[in-house]
Amino acid sequence: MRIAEELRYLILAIQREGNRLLAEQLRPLGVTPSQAEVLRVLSGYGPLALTELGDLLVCETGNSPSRLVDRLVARGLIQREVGLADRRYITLCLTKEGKLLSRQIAKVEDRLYATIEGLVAAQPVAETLSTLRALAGAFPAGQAVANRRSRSENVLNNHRAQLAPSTPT
Amino acid sequence: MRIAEELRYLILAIQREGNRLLAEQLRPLGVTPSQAEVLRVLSGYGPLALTELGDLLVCETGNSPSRLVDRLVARGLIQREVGLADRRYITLCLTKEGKLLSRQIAKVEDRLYATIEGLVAAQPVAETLSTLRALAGAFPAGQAVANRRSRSENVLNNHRAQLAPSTPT
DNA sequence: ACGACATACATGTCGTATAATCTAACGGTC
DNA sequence: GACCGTTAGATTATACGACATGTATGTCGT
Repeated sequence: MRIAEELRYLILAIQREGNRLLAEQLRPLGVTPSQAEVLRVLSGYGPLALTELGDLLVCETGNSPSRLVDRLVARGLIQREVGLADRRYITLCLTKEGKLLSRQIAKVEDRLYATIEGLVAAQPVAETLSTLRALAGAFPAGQAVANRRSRSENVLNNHRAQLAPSTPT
Repeated sequence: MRIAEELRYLILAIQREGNRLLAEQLRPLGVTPSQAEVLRVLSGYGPLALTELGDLLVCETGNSPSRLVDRLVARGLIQREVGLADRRYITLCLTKEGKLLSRQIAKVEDRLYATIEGLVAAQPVAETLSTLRALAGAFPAGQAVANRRSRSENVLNNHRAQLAPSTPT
């Protein structure tokens, strides 16, 4: 089997199975992995407009995650307000319940991360990260991870100050 | 950012973007990446029953890929026959058009693999594969890749001889 | 002020993923 | 030969993910 082919299918399998495992552990909380990512990003990076959120999500490469947010709004986990200065923008922030749930999600994720780190403890992780960063960096949208690593200061930019004056983080 | 967290999101991003890229290049052929995988597996591993196919697919971990196959049958790319010895099994094999398309898919994939190998040429690929194998091996279903590497002899097992006498590999 | 254009978001469609449930066919036992 | 559990596969429901399109709200040039 060709190197790149094995790489491709390994990544597919790990992503798939990892997602399944995470979904299973998140089910008691009533959220899916994608929904959990939205809640965690909103928790970490203050109030966001929809496209800003999309830029920070690893999923939803191009599109605005409207419907993903819809379900979370319907559950009362996210508050959605129309922007004041520019009514095209909406302002998304966690509700009280959303913040609570976000913390529980963090616990589940921490358990998963501990498991992963156990699995790769004897492996050359630094080299692996280097390779994967090279791959992800080749895609423009693969930058969501880098965006988050740099605390997303370069994404929340110009119109930031003009948003509705909803609670800062 | 925690090691495992970056690992997780890098893998997610690469899988996602890679899939998008592949989908784009497969679009002229009129198939999706999942459909392409089915055709390639059927091309490589003779006639298969539905669950055998599912065991070799990296996608469709638990379920039988009924509908995935449905569309390919509807397009005349796959021939579906009821098993003779055991009528619960169906026998899937490529039609003439399916074989032709499968070869074209192989060309597209080869181009993608060349691109990937170019991207990671300066990277420690062997170490990366080792880490990813350790991760994938932790999942029972992550064995689909290993199954294929071992030419799937351990998957096509007992009832193999009792299937409909359609063309052997 | 007005019109062309751009942007943010919503919506509709198609094709997956996953789980749960259903049907049909087999294999064995009595 | 009629039940019983098992297995293959189909079907259904919910949620994503990608794409295309629509709608409302901005901005800019004139």
